[in-house]
Amino acid sequence: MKVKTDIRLGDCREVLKTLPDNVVDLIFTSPPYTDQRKNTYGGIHPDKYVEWFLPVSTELLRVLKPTGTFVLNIKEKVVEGERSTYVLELILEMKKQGWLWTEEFIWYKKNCYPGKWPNRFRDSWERLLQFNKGKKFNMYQEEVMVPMGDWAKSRLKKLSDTDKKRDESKVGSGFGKNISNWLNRDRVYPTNVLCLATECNNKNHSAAFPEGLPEWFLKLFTQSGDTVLDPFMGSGTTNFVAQRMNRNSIGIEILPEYYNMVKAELEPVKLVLFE
Amino acid sequence: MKVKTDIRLGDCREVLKTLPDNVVDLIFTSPPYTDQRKNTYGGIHPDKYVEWFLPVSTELLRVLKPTGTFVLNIKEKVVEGERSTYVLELILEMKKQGWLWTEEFIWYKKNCYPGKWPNRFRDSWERLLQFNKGKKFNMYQEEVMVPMGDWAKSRLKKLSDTDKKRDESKVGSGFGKNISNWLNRDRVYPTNVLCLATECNNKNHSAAFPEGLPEWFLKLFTQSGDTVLDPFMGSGTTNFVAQRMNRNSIGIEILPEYYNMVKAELEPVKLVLFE
DNA sequence: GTTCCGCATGAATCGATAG
DNA sequence: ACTATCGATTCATGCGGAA
Repeated sequence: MKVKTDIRLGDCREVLKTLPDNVVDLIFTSPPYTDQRKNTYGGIHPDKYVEWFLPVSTELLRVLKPTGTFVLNIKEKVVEGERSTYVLELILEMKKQGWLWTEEFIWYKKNCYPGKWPNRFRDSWERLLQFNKGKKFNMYQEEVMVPMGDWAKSRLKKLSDTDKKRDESKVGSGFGKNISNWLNRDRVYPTNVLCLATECNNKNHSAAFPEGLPEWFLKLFTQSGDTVLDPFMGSGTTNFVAQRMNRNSIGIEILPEYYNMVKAELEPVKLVLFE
Repeated sequence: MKVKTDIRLGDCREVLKTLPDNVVDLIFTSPPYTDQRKNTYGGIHPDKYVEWFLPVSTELLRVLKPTGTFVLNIKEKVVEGERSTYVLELILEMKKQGWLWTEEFIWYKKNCYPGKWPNRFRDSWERLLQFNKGKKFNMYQEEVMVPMGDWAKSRLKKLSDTDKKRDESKVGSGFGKNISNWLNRDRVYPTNVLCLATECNNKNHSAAFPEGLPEWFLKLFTQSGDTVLDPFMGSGTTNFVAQRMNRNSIGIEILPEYYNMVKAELEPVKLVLFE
């Protein structure tokens, strides 16, 4: 099977307008947080964040299929000792746009940033907000079942690695079906808390989230041949995972630097496929 | 040391008015969720929840000391396939009342109820919203330090290995004081995610939360002799924990049934103290 | 080829210092 | 007074080199 990975350079508020209606099965993205990545993106002020994001979510609502899902990875910053409220306000405003706020998953980061302060502890979780266009959407729950029992708990850390290896062996060997059937016996449905470590130092560039994160949602909300969109592509994690999992994907990135890097890494893969 | 446990029967909106200003060090409570406990506070409709709660939080703001903390355990319900937004709205409204929204802790319930729905997984987390009156509040971080590694599990193997090594060297050298050094160094500050199993009901009534939950926040935000308040007492978990930890406490409950039960369980303790 | 130790490094936050 | 920059704090992870 051949999948298309469509990488585009530009501001997603403009580029999204060139996409047709109802073509995307899953949007998975992590937009720049407020005043974060100041040197790369503009560094949006907390007070302006909702206003800045709403034009994007309007377009996302348009390009998403009625059965599709939008997963938004975000976390509010601390400003003067207080949590900002722009994420809460964003949810309320997106509902006014027509989005349904179906669920809030928690990404529990075991290795969060260190530090000690007199008035708070380290922040070790982020939000994964699930939005939908309607009450009926595609969800393939069996794809993300996890091993159960104490055995699984003690090996919680290796979970994502195991999943990765399983995928690789599935693609490589062709015995995927048998393997997954056999594994299904001891497996149980997961909850809405995801336990994943951040990847600090994998390559020469650091991704905002580990591959396991988009991987999980791609399994859950898409099938082979479906189309995935990341309007804030960054280092392209979502798109690389999509390609590996045989999903078409679209990635939009405003910075030429990131765009070129992702472009360069995608080419070799294509070459291998054509050989 | 003798602590006072003050249990009152009535609607907290009325009873709270009888308390003086600035007398409470910590408020820890889990209010009735919407359409929960229908016969008590009337089963508040999601649309009316904020409106219903705001008079309570006004009084709470008044009775709390300037250095005190309010921890609100809450989780929004699913209504017609969508998460309700009353918690988000409540945070925004409480800020208008003068509360600071300092932090949001996550209670990660590892053994939540089994279950499966076509469009969502089990809900295994709840919010623990921290509100304060000012930027300076009491926090005793050392009281809740945890063993190095994960909250409870996963690192056990490595810890025990280290433990063995330390034990051997300790026996060999005879330097006992190294132990305390090592203990201090191997205890780290926790994060804002609390991993606690729900309690499987050791009595004839089920508590909304396990004792470990108020215990953690009592350690963190109060000292011996301080005063704790739970305006929605229920089965009295907060107050029992407070008494055990030598904190004064006030509990308010609208249902005579719960009130009498807690009252009955508190009496024997007093008797023991007087003997 | 395993296992183990040492080291760099994060979507952080606070408080002090500087313009 | 108000904003901008910088140093200090701190721990899970994965990598490279060593035993």
